[in-house]
Amino acid sequence: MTIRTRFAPSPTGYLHIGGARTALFSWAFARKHHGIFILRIEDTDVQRSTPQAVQAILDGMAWLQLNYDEGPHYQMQRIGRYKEVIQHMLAQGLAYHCYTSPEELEALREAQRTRGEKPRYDGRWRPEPGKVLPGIPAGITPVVRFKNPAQGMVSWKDLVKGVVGFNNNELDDLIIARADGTPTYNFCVVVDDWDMGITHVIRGDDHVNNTPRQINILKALGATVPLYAHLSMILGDDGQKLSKRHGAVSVMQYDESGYLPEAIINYLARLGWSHGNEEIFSVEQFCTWFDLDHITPSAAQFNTEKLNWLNQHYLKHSSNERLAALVLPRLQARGVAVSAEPLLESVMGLYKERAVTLNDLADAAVVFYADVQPSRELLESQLSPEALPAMQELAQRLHGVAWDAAAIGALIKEIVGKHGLKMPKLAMPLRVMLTGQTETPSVNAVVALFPRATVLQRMARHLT
RNA sequence: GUCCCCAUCGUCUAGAGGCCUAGGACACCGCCCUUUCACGGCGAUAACACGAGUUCGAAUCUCGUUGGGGACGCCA
Repeated sequence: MTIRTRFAPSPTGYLHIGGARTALFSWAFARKHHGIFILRIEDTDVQRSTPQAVQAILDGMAWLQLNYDEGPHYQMQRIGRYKEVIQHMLAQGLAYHCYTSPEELEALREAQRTRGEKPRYDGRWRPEPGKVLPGIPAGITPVVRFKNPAQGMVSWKDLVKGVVGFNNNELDDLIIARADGTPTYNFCVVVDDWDMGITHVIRGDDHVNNTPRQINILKALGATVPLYAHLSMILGDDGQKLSKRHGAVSVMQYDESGYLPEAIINYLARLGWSHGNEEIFSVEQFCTWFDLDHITPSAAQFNTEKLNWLNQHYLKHSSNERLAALVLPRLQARGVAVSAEPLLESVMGLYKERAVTLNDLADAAVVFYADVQPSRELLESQLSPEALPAMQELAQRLHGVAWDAAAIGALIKEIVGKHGLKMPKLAMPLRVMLTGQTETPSVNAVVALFPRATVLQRMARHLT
């Protein structure tokens, strides 16, 4: 049997980190088993769904390269099918009309809450043998409710949490079609998972309570019940629930912040799932290793430090060409025009070992393409009077030296020795004159990266 | 309130009764390397929530307690 999984976001916002992990796990599971991964947009909440949000989700998945084999399916385009099933259920006595108004419902719930009970529909319109239903009130269009089994229990073997069971008497008759005729979430999911032949529903923890209801509807319809795997939630860096204020940012925010998609994938893969002691692995590796057995049932806290470590690792192992291509637009966004000299690739090569994000790389590259002037205080603090003659000699002799890091390094060493100075005495002020910074790669490599004329010019203006 | 779920170092986790005086990774701390800052190398600190039980033996199984989370919509 072909494994079929799906990712079913509602387009009411961007693709956040938790959704991305759910998508990743569903995707990886399908890939692992050479199955089919389906994208389904659950847009039945017309009020809150937007085309922009759909696009944001598509963008996020594209960035992470979570490609889908089918879809995107849009639930709003399947309304006809849902209505057909609802009619069928009404005809079969699996569902019924309910004329209770929203106000009455609210009053009912309020009363139940004050009595310390679980708020739920009391079944007043539920038809039972021998039961006399209330008279149909005028001016009220009814909703359709599913006739949930009154006795027994529903349980399933959750692939992450183990056996989970609910007593049917805990479940009330949920609304499957609103007064305006549009179907509701729990019902659409059921019809879709059924129609699309979903074998494994991999989704967030917050759906555990929906699962027994969905199983009951599936059973009433005579459909095969899929297997369920409920992923626990991801907490913010501070251990709090992800929200707009901390961490629930769009995955595209990580792109903007300079993270590589493979770092995000690797990090997310490792959050709530493990393969022994493996920490760093490729997407391909992940797809062959991934299984549902090693998913942690408990919630996981997001840790930016570890993400940073992974991103740094992937940066270090990226080609200079790729990094240059990714950094170029970031430099342009900073208003920096990248010239041919030095080659951006070369700058990447020198700096990629020490950068955490692409933005760090862009920041580092700026000094090679835009003029920088160290503050007077900074330069004075680094350039001591006894180093001045050495610096002047260096400026002179830089005219004739072979322009590579080794030759420049040798020259600096020679001058330092000749003047009886310690290396930092010359290296530090030189750094500052060229880059305006005290923290750079080896100074000879930095010098060699600049065009000779730029070095001479930046030194000269401080040595007159 | 009711129902459901969860519980190993600060964090992510390994662990499916003896391999555990609990392993790895990030972070932190120390040392080495060093031309600054990084990188890298080496090392240290650090955890089975608590209480009963089952068993020759429990981080692993059972029950309870405590703590945390989720769900209770004509939202998804």
